[in-house]
Amino acid sequence: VFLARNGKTDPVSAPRSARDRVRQELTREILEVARAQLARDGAAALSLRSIARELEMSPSALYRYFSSRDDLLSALILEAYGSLADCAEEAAAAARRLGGVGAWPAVSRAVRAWAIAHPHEWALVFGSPVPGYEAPEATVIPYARIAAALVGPLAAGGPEGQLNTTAAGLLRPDTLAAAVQPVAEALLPGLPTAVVARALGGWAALIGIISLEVFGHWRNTVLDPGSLFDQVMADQARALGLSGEAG
Amino acid sequence: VFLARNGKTDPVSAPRSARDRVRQELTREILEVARAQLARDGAAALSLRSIARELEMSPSALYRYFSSRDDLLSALILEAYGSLADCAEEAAAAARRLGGVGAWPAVSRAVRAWAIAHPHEWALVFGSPVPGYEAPEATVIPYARIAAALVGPLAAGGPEGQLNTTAAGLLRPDTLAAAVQPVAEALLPGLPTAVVARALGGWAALIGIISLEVFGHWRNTVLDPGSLFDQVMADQARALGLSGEAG
DNA sequence: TGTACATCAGTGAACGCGCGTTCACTGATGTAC
DNA sequence: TGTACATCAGTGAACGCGCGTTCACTGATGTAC
Repeated sequence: VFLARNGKTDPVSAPRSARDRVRQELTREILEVARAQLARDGAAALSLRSIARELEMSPSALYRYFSSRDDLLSALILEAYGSLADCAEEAAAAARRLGGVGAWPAVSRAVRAWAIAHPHEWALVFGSPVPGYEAPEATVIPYARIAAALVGPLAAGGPEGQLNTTAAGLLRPDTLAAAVQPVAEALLPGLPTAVVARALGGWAALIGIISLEVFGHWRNTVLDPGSLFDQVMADQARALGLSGEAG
Repeated sequence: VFLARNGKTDPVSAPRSARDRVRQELTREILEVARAQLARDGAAALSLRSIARELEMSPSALYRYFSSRDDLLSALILEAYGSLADCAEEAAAAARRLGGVGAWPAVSRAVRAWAIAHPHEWALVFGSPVPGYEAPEATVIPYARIAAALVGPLAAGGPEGQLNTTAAGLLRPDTLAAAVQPVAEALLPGLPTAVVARALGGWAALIGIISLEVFGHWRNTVLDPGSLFDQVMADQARALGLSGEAG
């Protein structure tokens, strides 16, 4: 997918020559400018020519670093995924250290804060797909990291082992189990299907409430999105049995 | 916003002359072709020139009907909102006639079906905003119609008056009440803040789960989105106290 | 250490694309007397 | 019913835009002997 960034050497290995060092630095600079443009104007407006202009080099020079516009965009998308995943994992780790209130509210708030700080990147990750462009396969990994940061604590049975495992109201249990099998296996092994479904519901609510806010759908409707967010996420956590109070 | 479509007359009134009739028909035809292109390639690819090509007329001729590309796009957006609102209301009405299971599952399934049938329109309504383009104010009305179709039954206290009105676990009740005040007033008058928050949570879950599916985020993860959808929406209805079984 | 060659970075001009929009125009349709 | 004028629909050429990408090139950096 990417043009080899370091000639024939391992892309992560230390640069051997001065030339390699300069190349790495310029690559970083290009990505930085591109990221800034993406944050300012969105993915659709990302243009190699304008990046070249900002870097005061010719447009064709960029082709030494990225083989096409799509290639550059892929790099940016991966960065966005990675940045969001880092952010979610940090929040999860902090919540683990502090104990108490649990990871769900902490991680969800961190994700929301990231989205508000990076609306165009959020759109790139969870918004409408860019037509004619296919996201790189490698996004699977950071995507899973985000979900795991949010939902991982469930695997431990919740803060005080009070996870809600009741399966009351399960429509078509077998079909549902098959439907969510990959998630159950990868993220929540050993937990009942009902929990997996509730976790996915919470995931959908998280993505939905953030998207509604970031994409401007609360205008004149929800005056304080933060309060509503906290409440809705607390409700979700309670449904899962993750709240501090008795479920 | 729109170019006057009927000269000086009331835009909805019957056409007076043959010229007016032809004009109305061509306007309709333009919108039809544009809608088809939108459905096929998405909003970004919508082009006056290609519409003109398909209609075998000159690009400039379209300016007799729409004052700009944005004007045409606005018309399409309004149509999309209206179509989705119609669909939601029909499902709500059918559920009312049939009684029993309640409007929530019926309406949410109808909305999902519409989204799957019109993914690009869904993206236009709930996806990332088109940069540099502002949606017309008039979308407020169909937007409210959709929400009302889903959430309206709550105002009646649920199918058997078993609406869950417990306010346990309300963080910062006063702040929250102020935050959601416009929704409470317009959509759910007289109901406790806790219910309003839960309803908005359900709304977010609905939009989120549909967007995740339509935008391709379930790939290799949720094998049968329909089953998961039904389950998650049933959980939401139960949280609200709308299920057939005891809450 | 010095020379000969290979590799690579960056340039500048050019190609071709499709777009939205404007404008002066022709010819048809409608209207007033 | 017929004529004179106004309104409107649609044309075709043109403008200017910015884009991604290619290509032959120059000059600098690295490498092998």
